[in-house]
Amino acid sequence: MRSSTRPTRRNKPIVFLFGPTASGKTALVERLFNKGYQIVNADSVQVYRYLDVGSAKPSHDLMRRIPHHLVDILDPWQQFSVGQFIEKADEAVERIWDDGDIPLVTGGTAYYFRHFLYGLSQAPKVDAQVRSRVADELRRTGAQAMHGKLCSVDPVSGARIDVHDVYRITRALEVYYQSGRPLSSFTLPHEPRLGMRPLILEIVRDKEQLHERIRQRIAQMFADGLVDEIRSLRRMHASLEWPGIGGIGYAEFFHAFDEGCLPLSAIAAQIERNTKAYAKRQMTFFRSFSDSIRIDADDIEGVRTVVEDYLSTF
RNA sequence: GCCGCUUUAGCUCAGUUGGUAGAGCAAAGGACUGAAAAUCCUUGUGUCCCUGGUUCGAUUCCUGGAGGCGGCA
Repeated sequence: MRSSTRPTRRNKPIVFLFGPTASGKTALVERLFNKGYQIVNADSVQVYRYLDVGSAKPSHDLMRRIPHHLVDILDPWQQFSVGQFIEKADEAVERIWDDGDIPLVTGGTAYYFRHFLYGLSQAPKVDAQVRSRVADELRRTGAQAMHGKLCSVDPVSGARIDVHDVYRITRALEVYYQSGRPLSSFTLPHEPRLGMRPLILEIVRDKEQLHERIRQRIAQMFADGLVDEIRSLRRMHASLEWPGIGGIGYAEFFHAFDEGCLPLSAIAAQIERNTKAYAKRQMTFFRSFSDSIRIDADDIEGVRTVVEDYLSTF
């Protein structure tokens, strides 16, 4: 087994850098982590090829100067998941240590951080057959009935998951059909995997400032050719069915096409709203990380000091 | 200038056969067990444009006025 031969991570430095969209992670990377570090991308959209402008992917220039892992590894119609993220991030991290560098895990997907650090539950992977069976059942009987069913086979999950949360009801039932066990019987680990001892940095910014940066970023995306990117995606027959197209900055366009096109200004306004709401969710999620160090986005020296202190413990 | 429509939550609009009002979006907070830029939960006092009248009581009916939109001139 691979995991048994893998060395413990207790004595290897690894830095997590989290911040909501547009908080300035990339700028920090350029300023502070440009030598001796390699980036492990923890952003669920930047893993996709062709989604460059709308996902605010790092520039080619930056990626040439600092090695990036888990960027452009999938086509936008391919499904990705936390499980795959952990697997690939583990490989990348090992390679980076082998190079004698320090891995810097950074991106906006808090869910990936959480599970990369603590690991997944033992719940099984669900195969395509089971998934389509559950999808069919949902279509036939509706969310209410599915929730009722969940309550009878897995009362704990049934109580925890709201009737309207189709996404989670589906997953919980899939696990039940796949394994014959309730999802809630698989417990979630709460200790860092493999004795990992990361430095977890969360960069913070006050809301006004963040919102202003979001506005600027979206204007910049349009200036950088977001519309052209959408056009070429349409030429590839992209649609909302593609996992990558669910991302903010893409989905809005494809919804607009379905509704017979909205003016660009309306689409831009939607992107702005959705981005702000997303940033808020990111911050809420990340607040639940107990051992993170929160530090002001502009406090470069503060970050430098924290990192040096951390590295000196190895 | 005349005629019609319109003015209700930050925005778009419901509604009250007269008993001071509610949706969506936004906003604020929260959740998060292999799709997570996803998915979901909680939170709604606002001179119901102003004025006068009718009425026990008007945002709702009537008078007058103001703003907006459309048509005719």
